[in-house]
Amino acid sequence: MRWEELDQEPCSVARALAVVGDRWTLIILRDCFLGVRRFDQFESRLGITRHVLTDRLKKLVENDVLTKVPYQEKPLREEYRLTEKGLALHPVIMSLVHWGNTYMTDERGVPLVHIHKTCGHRMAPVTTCSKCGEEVTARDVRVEVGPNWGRTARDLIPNRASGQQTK
Amino acid sequence: MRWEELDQEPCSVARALAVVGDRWTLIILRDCFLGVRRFDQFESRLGITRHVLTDRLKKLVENDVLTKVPYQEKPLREEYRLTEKGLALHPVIMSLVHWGNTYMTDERGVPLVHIHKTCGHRMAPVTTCSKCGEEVTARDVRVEVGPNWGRTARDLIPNRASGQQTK
DNA sequence: ATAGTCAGTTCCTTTTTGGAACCTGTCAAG
DNA sequence: CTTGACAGGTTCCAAAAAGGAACTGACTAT
Repeated sequence: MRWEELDQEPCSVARALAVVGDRWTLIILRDCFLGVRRFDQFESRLGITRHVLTDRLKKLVENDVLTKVPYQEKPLREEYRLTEKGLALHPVIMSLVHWGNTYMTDERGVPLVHIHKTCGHRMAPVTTCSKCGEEVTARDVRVEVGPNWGRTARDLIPNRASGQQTK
Repeated sequence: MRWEELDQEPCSVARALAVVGDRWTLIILRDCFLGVRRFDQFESRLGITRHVLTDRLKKLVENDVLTKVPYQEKPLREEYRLTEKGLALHPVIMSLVHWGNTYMTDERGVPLVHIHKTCGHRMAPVTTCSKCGEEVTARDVRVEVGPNWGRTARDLIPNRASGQQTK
């Protein structure tokens, strides 16, 4: 499989990564969530080459993660803003931050902290079950093939003949 | 900035992405969470080139996301298993799946579903606040510079002089 | 008239992938 | 005891992507 075919894979991770899975895209989105909107702001904060930045922003717009909205005419200048689809990536960024905070900090500690506006406290994201509301970890979930995928894609899940689970 | 310097950035997203942020790593990890452990299984399921697979697995081991454990000697064969650090990436994968399920499915619907073992239901991951337990969305969080980063890194957060937020 | 800003393009070099073939150690069959 | 298979790589080369720097175009400010 080559990278460009990834969005046709019968797997939501693969399809999501077809959009946000390259080296720079999620860092660009991190900056979007911090309020960055303009080409030159991205460039100077990220140290990314203009060429790559142009390309990534274009792809994010094509995939409806960002939109271009004009903030002046004469000359026309547009800024990039998160769409609802883009905002929906927030949990992904939050979990990455949390993982980085937990496992990758140096002696100076956590660079940025999240404050929950509603309750006013410093917070960490906790992943919970939409049904019962309890916290969910890797060991608490099982994966099944979706209802319409019966025989076409049983091999989405590797066989577990050898008996063990992700442990 | 070039890619290899990313792990020194004062940002947990950047540091996390220095480990898992390339085109293939998160897909490899998806398979790990599904129970895949061996080189040739990864290769045939992913269609990745052996060269890249070797490299990514090695980096994941170096970063303590996976460990190699022998499953036979003569000849020595090892399989790759998630460490605790690796298991801690589960929320990232879950959120990606959820986002892909929400925005990237085709007419056949969701390929894989998560079942919460504890309550037995099909579930979606919900991100909540570790302090108050309520659901958290992009609009509910504010970011602040960490306690030890005062003046060295105020520019971690772009100035919001122009007034608006990620909206 | 000169300099500066923003959002790109163009051109060229260096890295990273993709693809296929080859290597190494061990067993198993004929 | 030669041939094949298997697992897990490594080597080689061409193609694609990224890095770096300079250039463009439509303005605006001095």
